[in-house]
Amino acid sequence: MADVAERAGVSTSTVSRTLRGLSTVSPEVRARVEKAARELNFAVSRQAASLVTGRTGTVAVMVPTLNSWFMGSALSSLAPLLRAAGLQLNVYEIPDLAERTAFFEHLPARRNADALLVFSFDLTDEETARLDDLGMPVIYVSQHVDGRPSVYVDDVAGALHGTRHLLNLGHRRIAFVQTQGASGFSFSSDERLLGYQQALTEAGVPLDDDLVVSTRVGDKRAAAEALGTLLSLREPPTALFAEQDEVAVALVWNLRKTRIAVPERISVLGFDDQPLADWFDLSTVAQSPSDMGREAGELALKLIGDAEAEHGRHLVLPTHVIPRSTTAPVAQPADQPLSE
Amino acid sequence: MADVAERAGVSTSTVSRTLRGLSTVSPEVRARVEKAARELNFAVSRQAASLVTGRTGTVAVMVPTLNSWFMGSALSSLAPLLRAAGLQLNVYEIPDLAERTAFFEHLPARRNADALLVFSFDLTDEETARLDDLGMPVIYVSQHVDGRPSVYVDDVAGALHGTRHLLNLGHRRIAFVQTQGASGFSFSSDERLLGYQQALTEAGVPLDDDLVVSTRVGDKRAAAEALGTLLSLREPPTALFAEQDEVAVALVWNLRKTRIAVPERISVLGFDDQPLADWFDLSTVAQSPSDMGREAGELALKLIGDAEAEHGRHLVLPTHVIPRSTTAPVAQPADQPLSE
DNA sequence: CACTCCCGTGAAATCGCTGTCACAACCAGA
DNA sequence: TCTGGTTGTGACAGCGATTTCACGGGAGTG
Repeated sequence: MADVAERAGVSTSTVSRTLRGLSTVSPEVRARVEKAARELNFAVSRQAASLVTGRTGTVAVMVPTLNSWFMGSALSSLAPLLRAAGLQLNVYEIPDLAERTAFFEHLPARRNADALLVFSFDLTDEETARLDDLGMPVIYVSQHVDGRPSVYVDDVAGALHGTRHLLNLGHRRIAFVQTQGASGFSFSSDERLLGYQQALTEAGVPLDDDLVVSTRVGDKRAAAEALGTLLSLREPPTALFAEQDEVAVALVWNLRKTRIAVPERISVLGFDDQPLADWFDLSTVAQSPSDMGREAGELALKLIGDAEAEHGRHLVLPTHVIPRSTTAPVAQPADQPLSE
Repeated sequence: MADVAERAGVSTSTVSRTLRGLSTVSPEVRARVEKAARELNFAVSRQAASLVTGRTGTVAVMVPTLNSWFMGSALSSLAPLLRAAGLQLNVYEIPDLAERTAFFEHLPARRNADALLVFSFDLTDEETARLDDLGMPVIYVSQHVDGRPSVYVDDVAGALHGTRHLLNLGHRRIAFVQTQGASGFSFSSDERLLGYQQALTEAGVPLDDDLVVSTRVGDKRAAAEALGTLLSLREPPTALFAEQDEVAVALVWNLRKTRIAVPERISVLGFDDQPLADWFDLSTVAQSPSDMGREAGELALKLIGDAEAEHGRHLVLPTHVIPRSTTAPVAQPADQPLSE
């Protein structure tokens, strides 16, 4: 910066003022400084600036993985927002428990970001408390934490509407296929189950524990096992509601493989509406991670702006049932084919 | 840091030495300092430290998008590496030309990172030159730039082997389906075409421009059009080699929709081996973005370590043909069904 | 014409840390 | 006892910006 100052024949103070766009610089001097800066290929060091301003010009995000449709969409809509605000994006990927422990031990984001966005973690009270005295706004995304700013999708309502859709098609034996994820890394599961149960209850359909099964994501074999359990019940389901599209697709895949017609014989409903759902023409409950990323980003900008505004507000995003070709009215006994 | 020093009854120099793990601190003092630091929840400010060391403790990556299988995998394997080395990960997402221009105009990474990883951009010479005087190691990933460290997949060989696989199955009329991407954001396309042509030439099969068509990714309709062009040739192909899995899947999808049996009547081969390929049991040429991310990360660490080592080395990663259920021997005229 | 006020600018202190240098204390060898 | 070499620690300068404060010079006011 001293170089620029010398070249433009002004003081470093003036260079600083110019480059930050403060109005108290005469047009003529401004032009000279900008020219000099350009010629010298000069860029201010955020490091040095942050030392005195106390702001780092960086937003940190903590994500369980970078390699998923959900995170990709969310970050992809968050990034341009931050960039437009002149902020950098710092990513902490915390894929397992060891990394997680280390993260909360050292809190590397401390003093190295102006805000932290925590995605999809099922945090303990202790962990939340650690984040509280991080000295920066912390925004919880895809999860809700009491008294802290959170942005999330209404999973209960989503599952409620999804189940109602199946009920409206005449289904009464509706199974719910849960996902067994790495523990502590999401808790939408329980809420979706809750919505499913609420819908059944309000329709007067008795809950049946046999109709709730678990599987692992990304494991066709595990899906086949879950399916087997359901298909060998005394009274098997006519519709399957999977907690995630990926599981739903695995179910469809296994059903088709065994020549059980979808949706003629069994309807399958997913949750998420990721691209895979479109490829398989899967009926599903859509959520929008990109909306979530955007809202979270805007909230972050707001909280960075004025310190104590809006604390503790929760932003709940809607879901939408997207009927496609894997859900259909329940077959009447007469026209119920055994295979496609 | 002054607080910690006072609490531990030592100077800030000693605190600094302790926290950086230098050996010239007596065990007793070290213990006192560490205790004080823990009690005060102290973490050194990278900003301040970098001001004097000149190293930021950050690696920047420039990616066209965060929302793709490829980038997700690559970053997902890069991130743990950096973390283990105590480095932060700074992401610049440059989705369009405007952002790109802005990025090269201001080079926001200047002085704010110790190294830059540039993913999948087809850079102009001018842009490369700009990056050259960024004052930090720049590593080109999923692309190669002469004289600069690059990590990429051998697309020519991949396409060569893929095409050979189809030739070995007896196919002679093999179409190549290119992808029309956003311009300037990848150039694997040309190399894959080249490999395809090489394989045909070495097998003595004449090249036929009619067999090379273009489509857009993520657009089933566009795939249908490309397919229509091929199927209405006087001598239609018996095998389709798509530049990307997503396009291959769209082709399979359209073929099945029109009841043209895959692979009995037409074989389809993809390129990438992304999860979608597995869902559709697509034969494909596999590349490993996670290997690429890891190798690029290790190279970055090395270049940050000793300044002038290994400059200009290129690391070329292999591909593997994965035969699955969408490629089969070409049908003999006799047993060639018109539909499945 | 004198006075005040604002505007544009520069000098200097400051942010939190690292790294150099000096120094005190101790030990070993002469 | 003296010298020379370690070892552990503290004082202090300086990294590159921002920010406060002071100042000079014109414009506006009475």
